[in-house]
Amino acid sequence: MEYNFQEIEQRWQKYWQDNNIYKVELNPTKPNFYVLDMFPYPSGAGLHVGHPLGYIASDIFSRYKRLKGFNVLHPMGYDSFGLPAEQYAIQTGQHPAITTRQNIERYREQLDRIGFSYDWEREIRTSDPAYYKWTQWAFLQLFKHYYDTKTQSAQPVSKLVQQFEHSGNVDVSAAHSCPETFTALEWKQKSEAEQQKILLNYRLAYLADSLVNWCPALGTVLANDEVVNGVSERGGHPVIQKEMKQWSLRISAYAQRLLDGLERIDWTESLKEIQRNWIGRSEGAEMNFKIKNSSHLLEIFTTRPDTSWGVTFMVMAPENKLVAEITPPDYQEAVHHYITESQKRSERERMADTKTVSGQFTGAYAINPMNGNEIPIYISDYVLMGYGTGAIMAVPAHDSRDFRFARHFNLPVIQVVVAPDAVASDTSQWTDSFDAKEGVMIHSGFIDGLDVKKAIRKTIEYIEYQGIGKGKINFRLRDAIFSRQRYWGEPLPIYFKDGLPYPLNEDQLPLELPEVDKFLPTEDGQPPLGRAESWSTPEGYPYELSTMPGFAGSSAYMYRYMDPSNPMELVSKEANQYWKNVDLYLGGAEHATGHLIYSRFWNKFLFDLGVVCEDEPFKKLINQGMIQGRSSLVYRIQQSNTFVSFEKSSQYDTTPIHVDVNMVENDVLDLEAFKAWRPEFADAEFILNDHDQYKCGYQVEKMSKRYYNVVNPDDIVLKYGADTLRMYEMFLGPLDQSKPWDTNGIDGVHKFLRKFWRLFFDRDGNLLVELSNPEAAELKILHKTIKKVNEDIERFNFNTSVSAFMICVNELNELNCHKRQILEPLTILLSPFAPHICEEIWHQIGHPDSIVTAGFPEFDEKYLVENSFEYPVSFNGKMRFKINFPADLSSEEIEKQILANETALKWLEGKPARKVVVVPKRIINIVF
RNA sequence: GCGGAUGUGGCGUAAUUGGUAGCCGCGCUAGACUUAGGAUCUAGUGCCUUACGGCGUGGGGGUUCGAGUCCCUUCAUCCGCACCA
Repeated sequence: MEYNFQEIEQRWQKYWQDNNIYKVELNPTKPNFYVLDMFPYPSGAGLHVGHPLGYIASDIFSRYKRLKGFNVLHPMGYDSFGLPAEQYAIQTGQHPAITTRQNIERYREQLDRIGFSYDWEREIRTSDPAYYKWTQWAFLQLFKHYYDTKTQSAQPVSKLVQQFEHSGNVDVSAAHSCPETFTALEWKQKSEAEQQKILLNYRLAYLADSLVNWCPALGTVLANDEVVNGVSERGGHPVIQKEMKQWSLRISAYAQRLLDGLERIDWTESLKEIQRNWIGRSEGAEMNFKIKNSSHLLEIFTTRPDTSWGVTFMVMAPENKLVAEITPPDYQEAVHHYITESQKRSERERMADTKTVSGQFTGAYAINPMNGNEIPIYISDYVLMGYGTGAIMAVPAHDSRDFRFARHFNLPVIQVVVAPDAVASDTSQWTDSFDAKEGVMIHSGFIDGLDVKKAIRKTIEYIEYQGIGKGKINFRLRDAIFSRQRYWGEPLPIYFKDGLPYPLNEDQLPLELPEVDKFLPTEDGQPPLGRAESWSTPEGYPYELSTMPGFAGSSAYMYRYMDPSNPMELVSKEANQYWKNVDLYLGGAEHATGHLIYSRFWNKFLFDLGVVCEDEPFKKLINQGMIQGRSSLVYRIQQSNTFVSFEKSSQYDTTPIHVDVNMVENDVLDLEAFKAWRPEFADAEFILNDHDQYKCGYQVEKMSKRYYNVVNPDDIVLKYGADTLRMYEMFLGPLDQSKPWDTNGIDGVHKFLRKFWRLFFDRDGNLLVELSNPEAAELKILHKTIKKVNEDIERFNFNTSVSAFMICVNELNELNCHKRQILEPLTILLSPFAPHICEEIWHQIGHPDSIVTAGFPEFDEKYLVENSFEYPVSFNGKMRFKINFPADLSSEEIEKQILANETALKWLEGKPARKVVVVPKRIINIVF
């Protein structure tokens, strides 16, 4: 009986399901481990062969941990709200809930066929009201809390109100955007509406006018991480800057903690670096410049207060509201013109064009507080409203952008820093600025002669003493825009009374998504929810019309898996105390600045509330690499329907054309299939190679429908089986690297499984396994493999374990070994990789229970002890021959013997050995 | 421009972390068996050379008895970020 993978895999998948083999429960008697995959968005295209890569790796690790005696939580679910389903709904009228459900069913079928050990009873879907109840709940908590900068934690807004009532807001330590200060008395005299407005400036979820990324094509605002190179991440539509009233999350309050937390988690350095850059901490000072003939102050942020003496002009962002106030009448028109021009430019244009210098003098002058000089104030695109204060002091001598600007507008350049051991030079001769991170101050009053670091410190002391400004840490991380003018997302649990937002009561959750007639904005431009009938509270107050963004549902899902059907809490204390947080998280690096920042923020907030017990959600994170497509190409001779084989293609003038990889095997094209593929190829003619075959060329690129290089795991499972697919995906190369998928290589892995099978069964299906005691050589093979595989799994080097298994089976085959004492542990060892075949064998050799209940084989060093070692003998570093010496022979003795050795003498060509290096059990090197 | 990663046979890759470069597999070559198959088995396969031997881990330089691995420099590819003050 040959290895019948189809029958075997179906049987055991059914057995696992029928017997609830992968069900997980709290079990305080066992150590626990939580392995999580980034859950997928169920797209209409289904899974391709690249998607399961991480799932297979995490499944192997889960099964391994289970064999090692851990209680392993390994769940799966769906990130099922999102734009594609809604775009599809707009086109077809099909409700996104229906498409989503169909897509999920398809995903589930595909996943089931690969033999994962998920506990499906814990499945979650972010679009399920029972789930998004907790997303809404968390939002309400964000609404009801503010960030206390003294305790560095979220605190109830009620506490803030108490402080306001007691002493106003002057001494309050809170992250806020409140423009005004007030006393306790003033607070109490404010109306309810006024008080609510002020509180919005403190809440962690707040509604405010802010400059947002508006995507007209999608009809919604987007968060910073959803905009890539000035276009929307989904769909690539243009994005413009617009001021709108939007919900935001005050993630900026957590910037420092998000940065600090990175030190304590086991993520790749590159991923942490991306997050550090995204958070963008910079130390410096905020300074106020007086404006000539005006009561306004121009506030700027700088990391280099030491260069204040070199400031020769000021630049404000065109969007800066202060511009209008300080511009004298005769400049109003020019300024206004520049502002409208820059508004017309999309974000993308502004980014693409960083070379051209543009700007406009406002006619106003600031006073340099250091030397009293009057300096002109400009507006320019190169200063961003979104960073710092939207205004800068320009130091052209030491900043390349300021320098270009100064040259363009003929503004003075004053050098205030010289490189160590250098002297000041004539700045009019400079072709670029001197961006001096270190050096010595000149022309700078009382900090002259100090080095940059000291000068910065001294200047900050001075400006604080003078009341000009203060030391400040600035972050690039912006608050996250939290509303989307879309249908297929979580409704925000907010209603409006007199135009002010109020939270729903928690017992009114979930606020379910209403039915609408069309998934489009209303005629007057309201979001799709504006179409819903009676979208208001029972009292008639209208609900918020926006829904939540994609990252909302994925921000706390890791906790819901711990206690997925709890109707009372997001997660029970008991379940959370047991599982704590995710031990191992697997997914793509594309979530570095989105999901992985938001969920860390969300987690820290829940931690502050005492809802969860860990401050970081994902202890260890691994990014799997992308699986690329390997496209096949045929070469059509220009102006003809003749195709020439790859080998001869250079002799002709050809056009390469992508062909479906499913018609190609080992780069050889199936000509009949090709002719049948498209009508225009029906009468195609071919120039074949010397073997009478048509050989295709290939190209590695993204796996995508348009390149006809998509490989569906279902096809692989059908042809080779899930165990082969699992092992081949691992065999392809290191988990974290991108690599092309080439179905051809899969034979080797499939052959391996058949060889493994044949260690147990003869051709007629009789069990060959016998009970005699194993030889030393057999035990050595087994234990070598146990050691290697164990170490590899711990380091996530699954590709090398597959090799180790192949070597092991090859060697046992050579020894004709069918001994149970060898094969049974080997089966357990292999079962995380190839669970179906191992489960089958496990039962065939007489075990009534599933192999997942077995224990991981123990490695014993004693079987690997060698009593001799074959030394490679090198001469001047070149290996020439090998020689056996007892393993415990001393270096001195080896040296003596090797110098007397005939072969060695031959290589010495009669010359004396100048030096002999002997590294025990490694190498002998003779220098002459 | 800044930051990160990666460069090893025709291809995917391996190398106990400074100690035999090319393990395992694909592909290829030759052969065996055969109920002719996209099955199985055997042998070979980094490059150059008839051979002796030489050359080889993107290039150049260095440290070392010894470098794919460490240092300097340079090139190429990929991925982030990008007027961040």
